[in-house]
Amino acid sequence: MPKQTFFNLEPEKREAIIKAAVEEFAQAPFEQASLTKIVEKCGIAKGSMYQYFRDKRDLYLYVVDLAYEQKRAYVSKAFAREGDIFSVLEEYYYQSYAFAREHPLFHQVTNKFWDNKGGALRLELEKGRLSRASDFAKFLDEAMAQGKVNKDLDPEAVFFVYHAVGKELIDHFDQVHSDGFFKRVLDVLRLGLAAREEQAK
Amino acid sequence: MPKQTFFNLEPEKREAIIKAAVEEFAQAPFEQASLTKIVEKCGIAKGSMYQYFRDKRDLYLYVVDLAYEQKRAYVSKAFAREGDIFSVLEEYYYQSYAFAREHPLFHQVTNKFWDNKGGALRLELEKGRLSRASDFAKFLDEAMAQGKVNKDLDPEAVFFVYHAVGKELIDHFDQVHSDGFFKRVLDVLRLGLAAREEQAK
DNA sequence: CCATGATGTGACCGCCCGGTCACTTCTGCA
DNA sequence: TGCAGAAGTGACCGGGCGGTCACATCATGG
Repeated sequence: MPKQTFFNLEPEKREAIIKAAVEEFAQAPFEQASLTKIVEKCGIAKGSMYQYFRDKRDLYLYVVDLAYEQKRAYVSKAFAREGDIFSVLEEYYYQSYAFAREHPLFHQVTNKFWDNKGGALRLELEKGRLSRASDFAKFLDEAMAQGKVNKDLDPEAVFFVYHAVGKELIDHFDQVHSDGFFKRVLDVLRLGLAAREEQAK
Repeated sequence: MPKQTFFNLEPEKREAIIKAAVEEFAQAPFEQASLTKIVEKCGIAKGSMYQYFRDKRDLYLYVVDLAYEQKRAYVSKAFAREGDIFSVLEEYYYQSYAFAREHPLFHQVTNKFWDNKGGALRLELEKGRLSRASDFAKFLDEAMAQGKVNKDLDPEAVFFVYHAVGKELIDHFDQVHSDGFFKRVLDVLRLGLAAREEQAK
């Protein structure tokens, strides 16, 4: 968390710092990002940065928080949506895409953040995953109870699959920008690979 | 590619170098891995390393090649297997798991390699992905023609999903070591989330 | 106007990095 | 045995890093 001094700054200076930091952490993962470059980019002395943040990690986590705050504003719309689990999931992926498109730097920050498997950030990461898992599990249980979802499936495996596919989609938003592709990917998950005897459409 | 000098070395020295390099590149991604630590670990002078390899990147790509060579020896068994596409896929995931279990350092090297989205390694990475995609596409087309696989699905989306799930499984082999879990994940992909009217078992 | 505490600064510290090169040591053949 | 070329070496280079600190500057209220 930033020190109080940071919040006492004139807004435009504060935002210049944020902008420079976001650009740097979007471009390189934590370990490779350069604090020196950040202070040069926003024109403050390096010592000043340490008036505002405890260290590089402190600044980084603050930026990551900002990014996830923005992202939450998008994806939370999905859960508010009326409809079955499939339309919620479609909306979830679509909102993730909208976030990536409208806040590309934040998007890259979040991407680089959960790529970071090693290092001291692992704990924060796992915490977020669990919270998302429980959100998803609620929807899934409900849909199973209603008979909309295959009861033979292992909920843990279902979450695993959706998490993996969502992650990969988000990872490749740059390349995969066809709206229809989301739907086709979701069709694969919904219908399954094995041919269906009933009319599936 | 290493220089000729490297292959002229006595085997035990050559393997000591390989061992040290594998350990280092298993522990950290390319940019964070330290050539200095490698030469210290295997007890040769830093200058000597430059008799064997052009630079750090040359050494790294050599190690990555070794790792993928080993991995191919495992996963290629899957395609040789008799049976439908689902049993081939199961075997593929299982062999990937066996590789990770029996060659954990190589496994970590490959993992860290295709995590590397930025940097100059991207081209090599994409090449590998395309070759795997075409292998998979062959099997998929065949299975669709035989009516074993849902004809309504987009083959590109199918590959995308399987690739994503495979990647995530491989990423988490450390945590997910239950044999049954593979099967349950494959069930999700095979059957799909939507409830089936026919008896699915 | 000055005193005081908060804020701003950039030269500097120690560390580690990939890579180089003048030099030594080894090896095998004439 | 001598000698040429291959192989081995480690001190050294320039550069970048995160972080520090003695000092300069500023804002405030007595």
